[in-house]
Order: sequence, then C-alpha cells, then structure tokens
Amino acid sequence: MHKKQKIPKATITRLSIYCRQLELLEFDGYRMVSSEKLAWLCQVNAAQVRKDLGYFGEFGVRGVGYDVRDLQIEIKKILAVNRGWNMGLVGIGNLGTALLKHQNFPDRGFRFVAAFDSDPEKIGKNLSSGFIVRDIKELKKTTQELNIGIGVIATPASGAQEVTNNLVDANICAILNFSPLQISAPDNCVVEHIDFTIKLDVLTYKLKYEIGL
Amino acid sequence: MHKKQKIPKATITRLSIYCRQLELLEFDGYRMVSSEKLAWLCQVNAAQVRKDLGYFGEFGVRGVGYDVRDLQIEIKKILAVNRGWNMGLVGIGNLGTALLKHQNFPDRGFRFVAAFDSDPEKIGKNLSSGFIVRDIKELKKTTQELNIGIGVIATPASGAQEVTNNLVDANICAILNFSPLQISAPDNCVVEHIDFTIKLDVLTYKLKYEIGL
DNA sequence: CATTGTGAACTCATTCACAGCG
DNA sequence: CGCTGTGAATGAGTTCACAATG
Repeated sequence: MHKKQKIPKATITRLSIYCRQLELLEFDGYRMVSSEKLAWLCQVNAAQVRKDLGYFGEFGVRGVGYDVRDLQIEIKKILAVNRGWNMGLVGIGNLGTALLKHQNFPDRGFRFVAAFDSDPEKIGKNLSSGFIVRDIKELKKTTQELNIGIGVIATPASGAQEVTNNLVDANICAILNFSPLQISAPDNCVVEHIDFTIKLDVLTYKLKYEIGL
Repeated sequence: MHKKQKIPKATITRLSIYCRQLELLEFDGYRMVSSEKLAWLCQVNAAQVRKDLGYFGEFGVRGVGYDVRDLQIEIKKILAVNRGWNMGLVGIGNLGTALLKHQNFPDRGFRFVAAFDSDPEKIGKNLSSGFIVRDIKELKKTTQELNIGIGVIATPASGAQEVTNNLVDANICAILNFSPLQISAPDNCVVEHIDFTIKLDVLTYKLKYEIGL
C-alpha cells in the first residue's frame, strides 16, 4: 500500500470524486463496477482510474472489476475520511453562518464544533444553527478542549492572514480558506483554498475564448 | 495578442491571482512591479509569471518591469472581467442566501439580478437581500429580460442536473456549480465546479501523508 | 544593466497498449 | 475471456538559462 512514489495532486481530487460516485452506485444497488464504467461516470479515462488506484494498492479483481463497497472503504482510508473530523469556523458573516448550517459537511463526517469571531458585537451571540459565537482569543483553549483538527476561514480578505496566524498558534495544521487572499502558513500546516471569484474569472475567460461570446 | 497556442488552464487561474495582487499593489501605491516580486507575492516562479503573460502579449518593459495599473487592465481584458456580468442564482437554501449577500461578487463586477427556486414554499418570498424568489419556470423569460449571462447552482446534488438542463434551455452558457454533483452540460456551455467536500478530502489526505498525522 | 521574453530542457501527468491473472 | 495493473509512450506544464532590449 502507498508505495513511495510521487502521487499527482489531481489523483487525490479524483479519488474523492470516485468515492462520491461509488456511494451513488451502492445506493443504486450495484455490487461491482469496472474501471471503464466508473471512469465514464466521473468523466475521466479508464486507465486514469486504474493508475490512480494503482498508486495505493491492488483493489480490483481481473476480469471482474472492483467491489463497489470495498473500494469505497479503501478510498476513504486513503483520504483519511474513514473517521470524523472536528472543525472550527472563524468569521461569522453571511458565508460563515451558511457554512455552519451546510448539511454536506456533517453528512461526510466533517462537523463544526465551534464558531469564532473577533467582533465584540458578535461574540456571545446565539446563532440559529445552535452555536454560540466565541471570542477568537479562546481559539487555542477551545481547540484543545474540543479537539479541533481543521480550521475554516470565512472572514473577509483583510482579516485572513491574522486568523491564519491564530490558527497556527492554536496548533491547527489544516486550514480551509474561503477568503480571497493567498494566505501563507508554515510547512507543517496544509491549506486548501476555495476562491469563488477566481472560478468566475475562469468562467468568463472560457466564455470569451471557448464559446466565443 | 492571444497567439494561437494551447494555454494551460492553470495559467488562467494564475492570471486571476495576479490581477488580485496587482490591485493590492496599486492600493499600496506601487506604480511598477517586477515579475520576481509579483511571483513572490503569488507564491509562484518568476518565469511562470512571464510565461503566463507571454501567451497574451508583451506587457512589460525590459530592465524595468510591469506597470501595475496597465497590467491589471490588460489581465482584466483577457479574463473578460473589464465589464459587468449579470448572474442568476438557483437554489435558495442556506448557501444560496449567503451568496446573494456575498460582497465579493458585486465588488468584482458580478451582480446577482435574480433568484430562483422550485419549492412553492419559497417562491414569492422576499429575501433580506432584497430579492424576490422567482419560480424556476420563469428562468428562460427572466434570463432574456435581465440579460443573465451566468447561472449559479446552489441546490443539493439531487436537483443539480435538472437545474443545469433548465439553465441550458434558457440559453445560459456559463454555469458556476456549488453542488457536489458532476453535472454534464453540452459543449457550448462552460462549467466551473466548486466542491467544498472534495477540498476537505484533499486536506485530510495531506494531513495524513504530508504532515504525518 | 536590470529585467523581460522565450526556446530548450526538464519535470510532472495522462493515455496507450498489452502482459498478467482470476 | 475480460478486466486489472503497469511499463512505455506521449503530452502538458513548469523551470532554466540566456539572448534581446529599453
């Protein structure tokens, strides 16, 4: 398992997509699936599916395919989502409030367990999602108490770097950043960035050059 | 300008990031910037910056660098964001409601002009963002009336493909998809996908294999 | 003479093609 | 026999290194 070999970043993204499709296949009653079929569902090449899986082991049966349920479990192990994760949200604006209520997170094992802000107006407030807004100063303490593994930044760009520093200081080493700022974090901290307007820029570029509008 | 040559998708994403940094530089009073400095700010290689720009023209002055303001304008032209865009939102849940209020969109020229849902409970409702929820059946008519260029999907996975079909039927050929489903659209329609839980899966994978937790 | 613009070298990622195997 | 697993071939994207130049 997990031979020491460089694994493309895109492979990880695809594993997540395969996993989602396998759940749907299982729900639809399928027991086995071929790389060809899974590839088609995920809009990729069949060899790609096999190669992606090949980085981590041999999960298929030649002449037959992959067991829908088993493969799902294996991928979840690889992605480290065969367990729950506690998350802390920083930034209780429109987006933050919506994320706290977002059902996809708990459905996939990612639970918010605390919400933070630095605005005195907001601290102490009871949110309709059931959370009480905590002072960002309590981040370190709360992180330990509630075993927070992932920090989610939903502040405006202006506050994002300071929040990052706070998260790092609280020993959180995984950050999901919704702010439109390229935050910088030390090497022992991993960051993923979700930037809505970059995607919109890409979309309008494509409109212009691919569609010709 | 725009020599016929294959342009990496990642180049477009980076152009958007450069543009954002150039705005910050301008705000801080800078007139010129070198590829080296811009690269450092965007956490990429300096040759990368020059090559990315090189696909579209010669925007710099040798020995000096790039004019912060002019380069910004050129990139905005390339990305087709030197104009405003009207967007229609479909799916008035927690996320949709937050997107309508999200300040980053209008700040960058992307304006929501209508909000749709198929739930009779929601249709007709006045949202605090000032929008009235329209029936999804009015999508085509409203798209023409309000000149909607971009459709944003904020429904659960279950409704996403049908909404996509509706958008395509309404002649919208750019879709930003927030649902966790791989939607399929015809070739004359461009799609960008923002999937929160894929990013979380990547994050936990990295935690496990890069940080060793 | 500092910095751009760019062919060439290199690295990374995908796809092909078929041997290996249940 | 059919489908996986994988080395080899191809293709894409990044970085190097330096000639071109304001």
